[in-house]
Amino acid sequence: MHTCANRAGEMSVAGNKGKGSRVSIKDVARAAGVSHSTVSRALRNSPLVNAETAAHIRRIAEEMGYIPNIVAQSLVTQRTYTVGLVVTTISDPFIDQIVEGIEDLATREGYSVFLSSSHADPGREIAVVEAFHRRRVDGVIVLASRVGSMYTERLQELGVPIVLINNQADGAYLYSVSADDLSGARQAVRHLVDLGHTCIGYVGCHFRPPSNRRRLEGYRQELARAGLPYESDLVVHPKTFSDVENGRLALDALLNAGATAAFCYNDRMAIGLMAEARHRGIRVPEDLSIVGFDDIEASSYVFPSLTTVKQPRFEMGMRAMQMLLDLLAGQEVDDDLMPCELVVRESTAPPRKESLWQTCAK
Amino acid sequence: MHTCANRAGEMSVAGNKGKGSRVSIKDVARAAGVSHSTVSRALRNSPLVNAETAAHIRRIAEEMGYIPNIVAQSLVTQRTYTVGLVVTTISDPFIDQIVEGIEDLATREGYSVFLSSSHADPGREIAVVEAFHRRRVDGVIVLASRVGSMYTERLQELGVPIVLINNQADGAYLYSVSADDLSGARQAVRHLVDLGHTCIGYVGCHFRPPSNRRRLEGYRQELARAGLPYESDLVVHPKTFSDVENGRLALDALLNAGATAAFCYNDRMAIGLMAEARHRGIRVPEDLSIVGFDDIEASSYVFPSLTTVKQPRFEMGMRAMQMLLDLLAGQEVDDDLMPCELVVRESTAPPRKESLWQTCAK
DNA sequence: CTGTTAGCGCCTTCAC
DNA sequence: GTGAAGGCGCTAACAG
Repeated sequence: MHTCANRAGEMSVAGNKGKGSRVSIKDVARAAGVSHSTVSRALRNSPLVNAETAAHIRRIAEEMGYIPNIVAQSLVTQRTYTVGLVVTTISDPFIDQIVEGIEDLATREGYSVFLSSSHADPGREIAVVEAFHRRRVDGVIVLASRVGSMYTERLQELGVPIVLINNQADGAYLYSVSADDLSGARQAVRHLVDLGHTCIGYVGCHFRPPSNRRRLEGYRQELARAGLPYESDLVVHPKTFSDVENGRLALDALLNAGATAAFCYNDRMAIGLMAEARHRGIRVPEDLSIVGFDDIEASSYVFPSLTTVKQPRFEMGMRAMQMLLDLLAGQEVDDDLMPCELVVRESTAPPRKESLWQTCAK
Repeated sequence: MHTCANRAGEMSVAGNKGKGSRVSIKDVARAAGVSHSTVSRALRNSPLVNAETAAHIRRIAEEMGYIPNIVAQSLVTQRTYTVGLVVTTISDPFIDQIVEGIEDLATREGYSVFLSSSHADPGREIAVVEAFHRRRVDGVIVLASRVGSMYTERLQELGVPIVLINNQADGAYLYSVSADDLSGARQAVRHLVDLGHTCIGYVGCHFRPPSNRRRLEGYRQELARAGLPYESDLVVHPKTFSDVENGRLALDALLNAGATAAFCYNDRMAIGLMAEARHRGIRVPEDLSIVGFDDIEASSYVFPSLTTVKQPRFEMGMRAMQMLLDLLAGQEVDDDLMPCELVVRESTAPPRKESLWQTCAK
């Protein structure tokens, strides 16, 4: 087996017990018959080295299996080329693509990303921030549904740029990229209105106040635009910790209020609502039209497939990372609002005839 | 605003432009009137320091907002307390819990995890390994469906322990924790047999040869145990890159072979198959029973909910991380096989009467 | 118990 | 162009 470790072992004087690439810049220097500073220059493609010797050095380094040590570099350059990413929980089908977008661009730019979950637990949030601090990350991206004020304050103490996703907030070092909740919600509700619904419910999320407020506002605005009254009975905020469960719990209230359609804060709630409806013999979309938000993968293969508002998640992740890169490059950046798009599938349809004359409950 | 940065600024002599915690061990030493090594000792709770001065030093450090610099520590200790985690793609509902388990234990033990995706692309795989190498991670966990031989070889050059999840392989530094595919598959098929099915299909996965082989083997063994013949017509391996799509594509072959039930390599395939069946007017489970593998979240809320084999994903992640910790502590470890468990839901039922006399197609 | 002295691997003035 | 020297922040002998 011919590995770097072996080759390294042949070169170094002693104590090379298998740990890969103990080859340092000094070893290369010795082998190339130059000083280690020249090696350093050659490896960083500095113009201050004779082209030939540089090539020679690079060849030797290659042969010896030299791999630069970023931690040593970081110590002197004061840059770690790492970013910390905090999510509430990794088990959320909503974040996958965002993380993918972040990681994709980060890797391409030579950055690595530390992934941590906070579970919306203040204790863990503090621990995560502290860990990122000790590791001297160059920047942080927060993809948490809830960002407590104490938390952001602590984050700012890091003294590095922080990009919040779907969570605008004010403060030093704080920037954000978010989906356009308002417009997205309006598209969803308008779709329902256009279908002929006049009694539309909203199933909100108690634990994500900022975005919930915006989506609810979109709901109100669109209702107003259509000349429909805003009935508080039609707006429900179940308070369980499970989105799917909350969707299930919302059905009764919706039915009692006479809703023929419902717009849900997110897809998982919509899916829960749909499951509960089926369980009770309520047909979707015939008896109840449902639209969600996010466009998670499952939305396309549940039955009926879910009409929803698609957030450009991958792009949002990339944007957040790009923003961080810009910030690290000393550029100024503006908060970003990404457009959402309605995806019409099978869970929405015109209300049945009988429902038409029957306006909301009372 | 009272931040660390400010406090640090007050203490240090100059050039503290806001980057958090420029307070070093030396600053603390100066403020406490001791040498920096004493501070180092005090902070690491070394017994070689007077308890009182140690307490005093710690208090001062705390006041000054001192945060240890792990990169400096790493340079001298040769330990970064980081692990690299490679996944094929983050957008796979199967990995979430595993990653969660890894991250959970890692964080608790003071480790941070670098997340990278390979997209099963050799070029990216190499780049990821190289990045981990430059960052001098202490260990690596690979959660990729496919691990090429060239890839593992390269991984081993890192000279750090590597734990493979669901991907046994031989080699130096290579360890593994896997779900018991064989037993899981047998449970799934036995369930179908117990229900009365005599014509059971298998929808395999072309792109994950090792685990597919084991699940297929479990299928064969259970068929044999039940005295049922193994019909190659009933085994299909669609070759698209999408699991859901592959499930869809499998329906025809299954139907042509006369299957009344099918065991699928994973849940997404099962869900695809189910969707296609509905699309064609084939009822599940009345006309076709379906069982999946993995127990991803969606399995419980698709309709009908999916009978499947549950992998203890969170525990598998924890085990993998624990194995790495043991390895890093110099202990010996054995590869681990985690038990799977059948979860019976709505997608399986006895075959209809008419199907009973009708054995497989021919 | 505590201070002094060396590096860890690398980049960066500064002389030559 | 190139080498020597110093230091990033910290730990680890080695003396006292």
